[in-house]
Amino acid sequence: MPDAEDARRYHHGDLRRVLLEAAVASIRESGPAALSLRELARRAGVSHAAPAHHFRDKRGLLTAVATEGFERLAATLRAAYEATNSFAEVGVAYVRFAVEERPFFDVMFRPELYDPDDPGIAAARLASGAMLYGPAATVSDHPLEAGVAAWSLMHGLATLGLAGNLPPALGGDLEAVARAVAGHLFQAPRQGEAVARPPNEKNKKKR
Amino acid sequence: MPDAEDARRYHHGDLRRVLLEAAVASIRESGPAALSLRELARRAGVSHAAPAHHFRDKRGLLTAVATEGFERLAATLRAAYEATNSFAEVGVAYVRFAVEERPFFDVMFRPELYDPDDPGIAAARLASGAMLYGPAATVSDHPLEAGVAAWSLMHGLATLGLAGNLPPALGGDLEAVARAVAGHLFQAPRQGEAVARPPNEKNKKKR
DNA sequence: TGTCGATCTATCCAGTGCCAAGATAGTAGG
DNA sequence: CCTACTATCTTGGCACTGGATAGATCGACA
Repeated sequence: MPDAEDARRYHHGDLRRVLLEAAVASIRESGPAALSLRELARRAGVSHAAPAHHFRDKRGLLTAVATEGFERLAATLRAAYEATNSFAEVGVAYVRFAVEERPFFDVMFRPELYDPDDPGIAAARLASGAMLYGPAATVSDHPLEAGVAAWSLMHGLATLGLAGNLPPALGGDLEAVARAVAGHLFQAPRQGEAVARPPNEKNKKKR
Repeated sequence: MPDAEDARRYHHGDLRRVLLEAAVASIRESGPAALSLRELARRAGVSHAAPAHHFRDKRGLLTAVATEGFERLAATLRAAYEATNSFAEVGVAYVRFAVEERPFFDVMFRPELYDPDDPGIAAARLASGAMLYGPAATVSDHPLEAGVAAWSLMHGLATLGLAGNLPPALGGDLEAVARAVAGHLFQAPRQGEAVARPPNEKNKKKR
């Protein structure tokens, strides 16, 4: 009995997969707003109406992208927590995900781009949520609030950084900044040294 | 002073202002992606090519929106700091701005929508930045890092909240959540015993 | 009064998403 | 084998968009 995915290859091969990958590539290059179904079809060498058969419409395509994104994020966070057992490192992994898997990240948190009520998305989303709020219980007796705080911090850092809104003095390594900034949560940094700084940071402000 | 009936005159009078306000209204209703120059022109009762004369193109219009947004944000933050002298309250004001002036907020931090190198924007942006990093010096001896941390926290909270990504258990009052969450940065502010929680928060002792 | 620049209009073009109808290719059943 | 059947894909069309160009109109000023 043929695999469910394999059943998809009739004429083209695996159009659905190809389109998805092309979509991610296009988003990586020019963002979700510039995505064009017809352009994707051209890249894949099919007619402009072919994609509509696999994804109902543009929303459908982006819904698929977001779903895969949430699945990948959940896996990434889980792996980070299991490897380090550190709540802070989960946050760092979140930022790294945003940078490396930017096309997914750019779609996932803009529900107006896709269908947030899609059943597939709800599940994937929940899995991510669990990895965000679960470890929070280890650092605070208000896990919900602590989770939201940590999530907000890392999410804000990632979005500001990706959009180029952070001061250049921080250096380009978002992950390092994330690690430094994470130290400010739930405990005041020991004044003095304590917090890691970008290595080439030269301008000590002396304040 | 021009009468409302005069909107049909050949020379509209203050088309630029009218278009800007219509744009903000449209973004408030359906987001920046759905904004249509032609729709704006229709609302203003002019031809679809008229807007191009005041704003070069769509980017130009959104650049103007972002500029006004940064100016408003700077004023808001400054007012908050002067009124309370509290770094945390600046953060709360940031979140309130995001909620109340959402159309601006939705454009300001998406540089791909406008022209980030516009000279007008650079100035307005700088003014906002000063209000973000200045007060940070009062709570940490690493003002840049502290500023980024606080900014990230509040920005993340605002974007997650606006996009509907926060757990419903927090209640709908983003400003209250902001105040609660701010307590997790740099130690809780001295005035608070414990962290302020949304007033109707019922689930005490959940675990 | 006549000129001139700023403002607005009338057309046109390329591109988009989506829809409907038809063509094609694999699969299953007689 | 050959005929339905269905998923896949193509063709063509519609309404809309942003942008460019050329012309019309207005207001101000010499």
